[in-house]
Amino acid sequence: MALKQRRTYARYTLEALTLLGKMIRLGRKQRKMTEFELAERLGVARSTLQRMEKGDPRVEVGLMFEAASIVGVTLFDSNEKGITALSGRTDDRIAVLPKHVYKAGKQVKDEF
Amino acid sequence: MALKQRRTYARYTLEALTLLGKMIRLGRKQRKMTEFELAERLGVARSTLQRMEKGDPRVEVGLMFEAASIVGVTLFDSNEKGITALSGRTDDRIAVLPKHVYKAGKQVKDEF
DNA sequence: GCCATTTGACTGATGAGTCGGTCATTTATT
DNA sequence: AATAAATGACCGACTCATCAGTCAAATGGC
Repeated sequence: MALKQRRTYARYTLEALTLLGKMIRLGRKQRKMTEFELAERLGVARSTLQRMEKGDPRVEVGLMFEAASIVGVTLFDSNEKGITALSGRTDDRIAVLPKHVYKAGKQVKDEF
Repeated sequence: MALKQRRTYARYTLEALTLLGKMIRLGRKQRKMTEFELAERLGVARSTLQRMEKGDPRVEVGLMFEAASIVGVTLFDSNEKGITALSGRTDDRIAVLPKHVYKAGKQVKDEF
């Protein structure tokens, strides 16, 4: 009973998570920060940071993103203006679509 | 007492999270999935999916990534091979660095 | 316009993540 | 070689996120 996982994740998800964790670790080392320092900076326990760098799927997104940000890992290419702009453009694209997705007639017939 | 947040996040972190949430929402609508459908597919409650699409920092990373993956949002550009390769290269870059980060002498003097 | 469906917003109970700590091991400094 | 520091792994207790459900409001199909 090594670890019971109540939930399953796609392999791609796990790999992406592992990669992000490694990037955080790499960034931390490049900036010559110890686990303790980064953990303190984030306001989390060292054990939590360790799980982040391992790519544990069950940590909070906010922490992962914050850690990445601190050590200089950018997810969306992302100068700070670009991300806001992109967010707005995403809003626009959503606005164009119907507000509700209707699945009533059951005959959607979407091929793919 | 709208919402008590025990933790603070950098604005960039929150914006990145908001963007990711919107991208998931957009992707879901483009695929004509209802909140209920995607939530069921993920194996989470609809309320949790709603928090994800809002960019709530306190949801599990694994869920966010999985949701993004399902609706076709890729974080690391990322064909599945590329991500594994990149992960390996990251390992290499970590391996080159010293195993431990030493802060003993306090005289690091790293300019950048 | 009518009606079924989707979405937004909330809530209490409970299961799980985080904390803070310890101990052993590995690494860098001197 | 000796020593201090950093890392890996693990743990119980407490706190919070998730679940499941409800109700009201908005939307699209007919």
